[in-house]
Amino acid sequence: MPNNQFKRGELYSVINGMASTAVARRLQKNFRQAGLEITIEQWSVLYHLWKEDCLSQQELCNRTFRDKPSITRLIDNLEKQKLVKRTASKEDRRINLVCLTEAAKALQDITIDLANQTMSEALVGVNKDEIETVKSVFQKVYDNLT
Amino acid sequence: MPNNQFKRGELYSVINGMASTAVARRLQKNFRQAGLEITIEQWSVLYHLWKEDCLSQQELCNRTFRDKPSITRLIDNLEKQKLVKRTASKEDRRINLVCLTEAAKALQDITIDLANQTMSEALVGVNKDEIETVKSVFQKVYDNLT
DNA sequence: TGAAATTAGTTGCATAACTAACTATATGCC
DNA sequence: GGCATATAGTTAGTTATGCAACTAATTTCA
Repeated sequence: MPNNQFKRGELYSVINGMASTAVARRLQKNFRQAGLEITIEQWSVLYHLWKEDCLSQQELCNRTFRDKPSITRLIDNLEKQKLVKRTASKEDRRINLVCLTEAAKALQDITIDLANQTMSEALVGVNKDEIETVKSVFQKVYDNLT
Repeated sequence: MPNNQFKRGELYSVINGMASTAVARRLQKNFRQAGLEITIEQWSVLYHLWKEDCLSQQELCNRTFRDKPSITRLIDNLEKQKLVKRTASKEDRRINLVCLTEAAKALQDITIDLANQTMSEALVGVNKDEIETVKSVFQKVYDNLT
């Protein structure tokens, strides 16, 4: 097997493994230490709703890169915690609009601050150009595979 | 909130989300299409055993960036499929050495080929320098957080 | 108009993740 | 030697993921 091919295989564990896991774990830990009872997956849904409220579940699938059953269950759990509410769309009765509650709106600033702090910790020694390269590579990877 | 800080928060979804998910999903799909019944998580354990056989569970934790309960259950499932076997270490009876079976050895070439193909698809339009940057950023992120 | 195809969302089943609490063995140290 | 501490691994409980199969509403088009 040619050497440069093997190196590509190795890249799998880099792209898929340690960094994303480490960041997610740290952010989750920071939420917990701040007394916030939400998971990072739930937070990623709230994050998109803070940017634009009352999205359909399908739209949340697109924006969070999750499949429909995952979103169904994340919304189930967020609804149990009274952070979002499903409302049937009047135009298309197949659609559930997922809207934030006041309780969820109160979480926005504190959790985004924690996310910013976490990313600052994570990115010590990484410069802007490198960050741009990572983003562009990941966008290319995503586009190549979907 | 200053603009550049907010952008760092956004990076979370880039580092954690779409690319790693897309690569993992594609590799899993390629395994399935080739009639291979293993998950990518199981494969990532086998991958390290192909590099060095008969590692302790703790050593597999370190190398795969997983915690102990995760490795316990991955090994449980790999053992059910008769791909690895636990053997108590003679030097330290707390330690389980996890060793490959012949069946697992037979999977090495085909699955590493599939991983290489998948990464080649994923990395179309990405050059070597960019790959090196991603690897170095991820190593820095991991080191910063652990 | 009405049957076929598409779209939105849910449910069941298997695997995997994290935390916390647990058992068993080994090591350190007085 | 013997008790405290550390290390290796397991178990229980909750959440999340992927796939396949499902229901319900909407759109397409003959």
